[in-house]
Amino acid sequence: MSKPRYRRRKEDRPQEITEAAFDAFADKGYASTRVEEVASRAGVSKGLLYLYFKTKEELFKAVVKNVVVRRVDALIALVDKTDQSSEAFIRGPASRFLKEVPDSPVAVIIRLLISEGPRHPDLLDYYYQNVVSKGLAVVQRIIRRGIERGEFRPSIVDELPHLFLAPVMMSVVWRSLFGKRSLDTDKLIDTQIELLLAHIKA
Amino acid sequence: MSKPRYRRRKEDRPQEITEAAFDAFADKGYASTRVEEVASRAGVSKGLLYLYFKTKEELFKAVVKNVVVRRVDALIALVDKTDQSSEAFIRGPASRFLKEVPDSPVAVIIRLLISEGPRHPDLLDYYYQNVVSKGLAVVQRIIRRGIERGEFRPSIVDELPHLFLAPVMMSVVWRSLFGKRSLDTDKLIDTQIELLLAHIKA
DNA sequence: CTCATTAATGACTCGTTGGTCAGCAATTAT
DNA sequence: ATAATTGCTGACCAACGAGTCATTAATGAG
Repeated sequence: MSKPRYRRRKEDRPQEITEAAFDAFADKGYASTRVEEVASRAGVSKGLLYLYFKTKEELFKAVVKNVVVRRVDALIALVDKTDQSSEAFIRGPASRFLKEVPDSPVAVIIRLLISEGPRHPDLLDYYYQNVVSKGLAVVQRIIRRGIERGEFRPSIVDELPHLFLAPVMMSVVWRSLFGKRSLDTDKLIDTQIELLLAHIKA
Repeated sequence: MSKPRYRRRKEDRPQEITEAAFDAFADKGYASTRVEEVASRAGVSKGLLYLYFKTKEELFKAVVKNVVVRRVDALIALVDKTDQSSEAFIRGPASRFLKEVPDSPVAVIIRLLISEGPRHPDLLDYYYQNVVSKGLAVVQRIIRRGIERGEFRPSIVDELPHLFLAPVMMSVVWRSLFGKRSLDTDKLIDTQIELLLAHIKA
């Protein structure tokens, strides 16, 4: 009547390992995280981990791909579903979404990409295709819709959707370096949005 | 008449090693750079390097401290010396200064700090004290001078000098990830400056 | 129950790298 | 010249961590 020392759970392992890896990478960064550490957090042996992921690098890629895709797609869905005015949408759901980023898993991924990206060009390509360009496109789309509806006037801003993301980026970096001290990231993002709206409103 | 195999140059070594380390870290990041590699780039043996720097970590700190201090002080000096109007100064020297950052050594340091900073809290403190807070203060100073002179009106912007730095930050990160593709960083920074000026002009 | 299958373990290897040190050779002093 | 000093070298070591594999035991089939 001894308890089994482990359960066979082929289906769940990859996801669990991926999540453990995310946590570990978030704490220590990619290079400084030992595979053993990931395995231990996932409650499995190192050997098993290597059954599901051929190398540490592949694990890294799996983590990145795993976390981000949902989020962007969520925002896109949001945009398509809404019937608010563009301005209301930007001030409401879009603003909330952006303000969440610095505390979300996305922030961790961004940090990981900055650190390790240059050594993983194919990963950067993937990320650019599936996250960055989609993200920029969706911002642009909101603005253009506003223009078509006569809410906004054409301006340089709709060629530079990056302007909406800059304070978010800054917040992510700031938080990762200095924690919450001396920068109210919500205020930064809000102010930038107000600035941009003031500039593009018809 | 054999050439000496090496020259004794106690004075110059630290600087040379520090510069070699900067280059190496810029290429490979901190964790992935071997001490041997740094020594080789500096044209010395690994043993010598350890004569001047007790550990790899200390070398890292020396690099960071070495590069950045000059720059910020340069900007501060610039501000104090000028007799231009605040607006002209922002559009001119300040703008040029900001646009240089993404291609400058500072960008490298920022990337290094994002990657390794969380494991070097004392370094982050140093950096915050000597670079970040000084940088923010100098931006704020320009704005306040403008207000005193009646060029600008008081606004939220002078509590958030970060707004001037956000597009710079974004450019640094973007460049380090995606190179020059699909983002004109000069334009991004210029546009943000115009936006801010339009908002604060009296 | 018994056997075949395979998920899972954990001890092992081996390349890598931060850090050391005994000795050497470039200077400087005498 | 010769000796004393010390900047510098390069071989070395110990730790560490990625990746392997022979073995074990949970599970499902007959």
